[in-house]
Amino acid sequence: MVENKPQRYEDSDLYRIRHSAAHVMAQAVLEMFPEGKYTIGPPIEDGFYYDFDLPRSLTPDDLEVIEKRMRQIAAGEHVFEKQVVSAETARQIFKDQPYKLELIDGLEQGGFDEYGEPLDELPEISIYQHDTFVDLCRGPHVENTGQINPDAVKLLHTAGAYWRGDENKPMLQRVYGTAWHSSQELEEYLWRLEEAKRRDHRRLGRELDLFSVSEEVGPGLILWHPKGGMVRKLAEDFCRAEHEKGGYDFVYSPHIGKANLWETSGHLDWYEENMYAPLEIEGQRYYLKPMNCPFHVQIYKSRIRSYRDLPLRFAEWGTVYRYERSGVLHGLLRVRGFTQDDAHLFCRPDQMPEEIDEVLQFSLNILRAFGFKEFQAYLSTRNPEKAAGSASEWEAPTDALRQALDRAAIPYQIDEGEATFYGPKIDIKVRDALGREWQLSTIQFDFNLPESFDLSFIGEDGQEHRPYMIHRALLGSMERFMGVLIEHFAGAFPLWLAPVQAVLIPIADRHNPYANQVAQELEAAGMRVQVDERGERMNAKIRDAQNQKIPYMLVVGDREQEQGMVALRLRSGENPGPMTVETLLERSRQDYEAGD
RNA sequence: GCCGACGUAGCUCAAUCGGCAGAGCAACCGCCUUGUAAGUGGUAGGUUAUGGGUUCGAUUCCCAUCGUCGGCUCCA
Repeated sequence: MVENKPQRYEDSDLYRIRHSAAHVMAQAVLEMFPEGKYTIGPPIEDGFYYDFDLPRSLTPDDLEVIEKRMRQIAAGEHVFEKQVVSAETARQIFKDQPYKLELIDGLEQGGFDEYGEPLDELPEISIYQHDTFVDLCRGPHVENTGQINPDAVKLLHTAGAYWRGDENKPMLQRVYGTAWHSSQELEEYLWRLEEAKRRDHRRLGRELDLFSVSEEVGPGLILWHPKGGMVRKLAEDFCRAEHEKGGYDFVYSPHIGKANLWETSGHLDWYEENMYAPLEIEGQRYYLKPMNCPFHVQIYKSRIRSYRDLPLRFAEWGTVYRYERSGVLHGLLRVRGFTQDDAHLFCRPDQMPEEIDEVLQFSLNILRAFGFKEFQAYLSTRNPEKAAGSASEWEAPTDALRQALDRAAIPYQIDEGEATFYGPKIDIKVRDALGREWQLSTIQFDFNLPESFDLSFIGEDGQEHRPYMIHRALLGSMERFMGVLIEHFAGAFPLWLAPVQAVLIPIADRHNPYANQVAQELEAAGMRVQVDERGERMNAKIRDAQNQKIPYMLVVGDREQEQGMVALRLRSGENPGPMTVETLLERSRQDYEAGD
């Protein structure tokens, strides 16, 4: 198989193939709906799409017909011909295509390219034609449609999408497809989709009895079952211990607070539509907390702080509620009630660089402990349009964040002007076992709250000074993090996180007492153990334990009972065989250390 | 919130044109007493998401609501 050298996706053959496939698809769709309007159709990661404005909704059957027609067009080996035209000519060609006309206006004014992205220089206007189909397009394309392998193209699904990504503009129909060099590559891609489905945390959450969402309770509100609760507890216990070692103090705060608090913090001004409606008690409005910061700020303010007290690090597993729009909820990954592993650092300006450096290291260490090895960080810098604090004030914290990243030696990129109004921040994404990226940690500098709550400390000089404040969440939210963990491990948690670490499998009923005796010994040694006393065959018990992804299966029959042993089977299928309880415990200690 | 699809037993899914709502797994009760991924017989399980409408008759057709899924927008 010929594979491209590492290069920009935009320069790759696949990019051309997919871009061309998008055109071919558009041709097929417009043949089906001659009165349909077409908009844009770029390549995307792993595929392409095209957005249409059509007289009716496309069905899965339509997709099959379109796909079939695409193969015919591909087989026609129609050449892609590029032509640079004037705006006037372009308007003539696309006179019945209002979306194209809008794009041409954008191109002519030099503001935007055909995808609505801002451009620096005035672009040329080009069209590409193959067969009967003409599209406004800057390319590039393959030479002819024959270079689109008909066995490596597949239309996947349709979805709604706003014109130019603007929810005030018309909703279009987007058709997603994928295209590869070979049918084998297509198969591999489809396998990846299947594998992602197999390890979907919503599915595993049910199969492994980890959590559920009840219609009776409400959407986006998670119920943790005993096993999921155990995993979460283990994760939290570990983090709490680390925080204690790391010089954090634990605080607790209520779930509601008076309107005035949220007015001062600015939340009511900026984010009211994302907050749950207030409760009214004794003439006072109380809001469910969407964030923990104002409470931690109040703890800071509960007494006069000396420069000697700083830094203060208040940590809380704080449960917050945010009203997320119904269409965005997704399993554990996007919910309405969740618990942040939140902390707020208050420090003197001179302590700030070290605090940031430490918290970044701390964060990476914790993420590594959960088995993540690859990180990508994003540094968001000041947006002059909306920023509390002056450009010069932003300099020190922005530099501190950058230096911490340099020292941490993880890859990062700078998102210019992407910071929130209250300060620069670092976001950290991890790569999971399937190569997908998830944003977990965030470290955010805050210019706003110390100001609006008028925080101060008494300096060495006896004067009041303003402390710096840093928000940080390492796992982000426990719900989301658990979702990521479940998918990362495909439900097969490492030994230290496994809700059940070992299951005793008696071969016949007469081995139950011995199994229980062993279980007690293991429990006494701190292992989380179950005994499968059901009247099932050993094979069935193994199958069930396997499906539950329990790390150690311990088979006990006559032989083991006589010799005082257990026969170990691993969920990998590996079968180390009989050993004493002592040997097993030794092995578990090693697996524990290894993080597995 | 928007576009589209969907909602039948705990789970996965059937039910022809509108005509008595079914299977496998799981659960429960037995029998078997088992050596590394499903032994076997039986029992029970349903206001077909909810509310309304059309019809002699609705799981099936229509409307609304709720929820789920795939996207879009959003994610402080």
